[in-house]
Amino acid sequence: MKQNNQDGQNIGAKLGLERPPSIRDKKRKLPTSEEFIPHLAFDSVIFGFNGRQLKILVLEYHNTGLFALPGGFVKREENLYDAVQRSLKERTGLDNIYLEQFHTFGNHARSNPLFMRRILAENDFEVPDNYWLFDRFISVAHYALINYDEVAPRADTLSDSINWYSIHELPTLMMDHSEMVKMALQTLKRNIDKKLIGMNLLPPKFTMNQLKEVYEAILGEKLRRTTFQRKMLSMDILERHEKLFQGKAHKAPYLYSFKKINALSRSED
Amino acid sequence: MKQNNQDGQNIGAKLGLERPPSIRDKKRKLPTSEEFIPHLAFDSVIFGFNGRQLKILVLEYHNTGLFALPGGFVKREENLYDAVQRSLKERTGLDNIYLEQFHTFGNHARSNPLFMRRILAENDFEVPDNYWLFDRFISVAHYALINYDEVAPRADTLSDSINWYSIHELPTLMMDHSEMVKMALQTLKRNIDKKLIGMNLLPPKFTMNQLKEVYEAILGEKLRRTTFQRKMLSMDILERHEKLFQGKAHKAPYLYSFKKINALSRSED
DNA sequence: CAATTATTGTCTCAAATTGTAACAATAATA
DNA sequence: TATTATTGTTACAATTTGAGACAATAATTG
Repeated sequence: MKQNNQDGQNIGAKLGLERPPSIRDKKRKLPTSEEFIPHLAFDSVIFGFNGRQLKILVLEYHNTGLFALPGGFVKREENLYDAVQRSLKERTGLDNIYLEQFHTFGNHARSNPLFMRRILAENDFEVPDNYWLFDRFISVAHYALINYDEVAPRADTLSDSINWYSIHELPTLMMDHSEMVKMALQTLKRNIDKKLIGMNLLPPKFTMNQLKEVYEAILGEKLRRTTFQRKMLSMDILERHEKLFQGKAHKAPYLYSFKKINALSRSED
Repeated sequence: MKQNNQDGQNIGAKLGLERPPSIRDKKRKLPTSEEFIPHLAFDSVIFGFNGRQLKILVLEYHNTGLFALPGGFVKREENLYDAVQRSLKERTGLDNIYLEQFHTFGNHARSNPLFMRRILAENDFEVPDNYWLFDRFISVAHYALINYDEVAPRADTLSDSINWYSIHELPTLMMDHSEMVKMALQTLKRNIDKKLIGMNLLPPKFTMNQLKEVYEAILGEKLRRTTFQRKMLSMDILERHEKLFQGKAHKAPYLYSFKKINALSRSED
């Protein structure tokens, strides 16, 4: 696992720019403070489950060795929630991602213009000394749950890569992003029984064992098979479908799906 | 209970100004966008328990019939958490209030400059047409828990009054402040077993029955006396003190306090 | 094609937790 | 001194959860 222990600032994803034909093209344009609300950012902890481990998407910035969460800025007339969805679509290609805000990071000390300057410099951007991204920012942190198999993550202008990392093998993230991941996980654990989290991390049909493995990955502990099954079935949220024949020398498990709940819409705020 | 159903915008508390000698003094100065971070506000749902009901502090703005939550703005170099504490001290006189952020309201539609203009006009303020408080604001909503008996709430420049209202008899609050109260209560309910909420709403020593009444007020339902007592005692968080002789013709209850937990500090973010 | 293997779904019983009521203790009053 | 209202605790029932047993069953093996 790659590691780094330097500091910097999450830019590429926040700019909301797509990767240009040439990474060295100096004509790319930066966002302006007229388009975006100053001092306000968001960051996303995007969770996926690969069948065994809980993973999150992490960006690596070009030439800096800096790792960061995907994030972005809110347009002047855009809802916060819509801004995060827009950014998630840019990184994952997916619409209508399950999304929940969990904390707003508002310490003054979290902002440091030196990191931002370095990233822009390494990417050959030239900006005025009072460029708005050098100001203090507060960040509304969100977590998102997506189906690992459906996604082809895309890096942004300033990033060399965007990749899945196991939550137990993360590189050192810059600024307060490690704390964000920690708090996102805590929130996920607290919500696991209330919010049908499995629904968003699994394909539409899944076995009881797959569901149990999602719970185990989030809670970080083994669960008892029989107790888990009894509990899930008694909640009356699952629909049983045909069996899944895996070609294994034993009884085939049933496939389940989550029942459609009435109006699970996200109007937001 | 006074009611109103108009809209407006929370200003007085946000200005962080103290009530001047004359409410009609036209020389009061307004905050500038140089001092505060633009587009960023906070609002506080301040809970107290009067022995029977859960109550919150609500401001009424001068000459407008508008009711709002206390709120404010963050100074350029101030931590978000410190800004909220500063505002809480101005309204309650108390330091070091138990405080928790629960949601950031970021919809574009929540901001409407007309309400702000009206409140300033009714208070005889004259400001330029592009005054920064007419811009869009996002608000980081917090809830605070205080000891009802210790507080002498103080209104601000633009408010006629600040008063306790039972959560079941609230006036119509402007903007999205009713939604904030609703969400604060939901969060309080979810946290009641994890965060020792009673500690902050009661005096240092209290009877088991008082503690039970706090729980009942928050949860909105009656609890069984014996089960509640058994549960609280088994948690090993209470210290038993002398009896409280109330002069009533029956056995006197013990007084309890919460045990000191190691390092319950609030560094924040 | 019968025996074997590994896993699944369900059931049973034990253990722990919670619900409900009973009861003795007791502070003030009649 | 008896009465009243509430408290603290205990006892037992009901419910939930823990832990294991067991039959069912796909595929493989001999």
